[in-house]
Amino acid sequence: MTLLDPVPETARSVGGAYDDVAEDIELRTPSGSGSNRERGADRGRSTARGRRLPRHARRMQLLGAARDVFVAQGYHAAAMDDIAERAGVSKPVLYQHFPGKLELYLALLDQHTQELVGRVEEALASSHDNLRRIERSVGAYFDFVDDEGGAYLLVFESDLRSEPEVRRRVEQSLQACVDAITRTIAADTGVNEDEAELLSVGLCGLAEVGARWWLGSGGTVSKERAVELLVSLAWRGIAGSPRRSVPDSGFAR
Amino acid sequence: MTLLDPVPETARSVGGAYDDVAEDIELRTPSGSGSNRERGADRGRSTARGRRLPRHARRMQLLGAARDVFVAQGYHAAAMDDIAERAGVSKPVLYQHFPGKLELYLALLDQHTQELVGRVEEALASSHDNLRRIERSVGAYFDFVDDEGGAYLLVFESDLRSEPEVRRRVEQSLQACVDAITRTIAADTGVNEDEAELLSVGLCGLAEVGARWWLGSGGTVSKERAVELLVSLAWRGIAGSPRRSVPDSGFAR
DNA sequence: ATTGGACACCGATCTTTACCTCCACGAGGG
DNA sequence: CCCTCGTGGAGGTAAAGATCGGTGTCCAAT
Repeated sequence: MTLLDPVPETARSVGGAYDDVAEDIELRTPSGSGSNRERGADRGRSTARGRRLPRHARRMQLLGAARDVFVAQGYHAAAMDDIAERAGVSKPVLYQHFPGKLELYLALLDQHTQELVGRVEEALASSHDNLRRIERSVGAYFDFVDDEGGAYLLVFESDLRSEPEVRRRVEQSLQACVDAITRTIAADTGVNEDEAELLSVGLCGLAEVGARWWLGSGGTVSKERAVELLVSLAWRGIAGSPRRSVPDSGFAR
Repeated sequence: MTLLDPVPETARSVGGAYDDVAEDIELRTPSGSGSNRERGADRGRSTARGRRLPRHARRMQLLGAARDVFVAQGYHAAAMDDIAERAGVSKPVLYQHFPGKLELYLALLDQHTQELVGRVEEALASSHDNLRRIERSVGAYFDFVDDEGGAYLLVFESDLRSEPEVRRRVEQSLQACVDAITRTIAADTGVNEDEAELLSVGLCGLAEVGARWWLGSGGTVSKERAVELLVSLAWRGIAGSPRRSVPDSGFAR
């Protein structure tokens, strides 16, 4: 039950630093425990598994492996054995870097919520034109979702929302996006603070669900066109959508 | 770790039928296993637990208890013991009605996805005026989320999306809402099928995330006002939102 | 160059938790 | 009055999170 691509690991796995150190690791055959253990003989050839890594490099590599496994299987279905195996290390190593499964997950979650919020804030800061800002913000959601690794699943579809710390982080990431939009976009609408915030929430919801749906719809619509359509909806509304000529009377108000 | 309201059970728990049969059940003390077991003595007084119920009634009652526990704790944290205890029966009874935990969860999930889809379809069929339809559809999401019992969590925040059957049902419920809106609302916009669908997705996302956010925001905005604002966004767009008078020039395009 | 020490790693195991069934007991029909 | 069916508590089992003693390797100082 691998369920994962062979082992990307060549690509920048998580942070970008120290990543090149951990190439050419190799997964052992999953069932090869106890039967064909190499003893003495080709020990010292290091089986490509016993590569010693500096602490930080190992940590980064573990985070990458954990991301792959958590994304592919979800928190609960992912076993620490799977992550260790994916990383090409044994379980104790994992526990030398993270106190437990939850902490590992939280570290990962923090990474990716920050990435989303960062993208949105960047999009909002990239222009003074509000339509442009909307376009770029929705685009940020799409890019986030479309990013290699599928880490968006950790933020948008995390199981483990029963865990308060996870829930807090997920909700906080939405709230951060909402606040950013509220501050920069809705500042000049005539509604009060709470109501401007609600509009921003609507926008985030539109972007999030739209992006996820687009990703799962298998490329029948290009990303650019999808963003354009959603932005059109957000900007001009349904009433402003282009109507096809309706011969049989105005029924659409 | 009860984490649940004492035992609602008086309110219509799931289907409405047979529910009055199963009142006055009582939760046993959670840690009272093995210590203070009543033996022989007051047996026969039936402890209010041994109430025999017709099969269908029992099933409904079990579903109600399962809903409470799954909503309060999530799928993984919920134990079958908890559900049985909540329902005031023993575990074998549970397994006589459902083959396993998963099937129980799926039955519950089906109930509530159908409820959401039904509400939306009803909203769309309740008028011929498209603005009204939007209003009622967004309202349907809010009502669904605001409904007693918090069953929306099963649909919108289910852990266990790693289970294919669960994922399928959740995605299908969104898709059903999208299709319904696509058919009735977006039929007269000039975009093609796929693109109209994407607009509907945006609308669903706006409604879903908006409703969930509103629910968690603690009533700073009334439900009606929240719906009104989101509908305003969906119908007229951001550009159509009421502007406050901006003396310092048109910066907002 | 050698050697000592510290660090990193591994196989194997322990334990807990929670899903899912087996032996005794009490209420409704012939 | 007797039989059957449903109920109750105790247990088996399997998986997965967390850990221990032993081993190999890298670095630096003499």
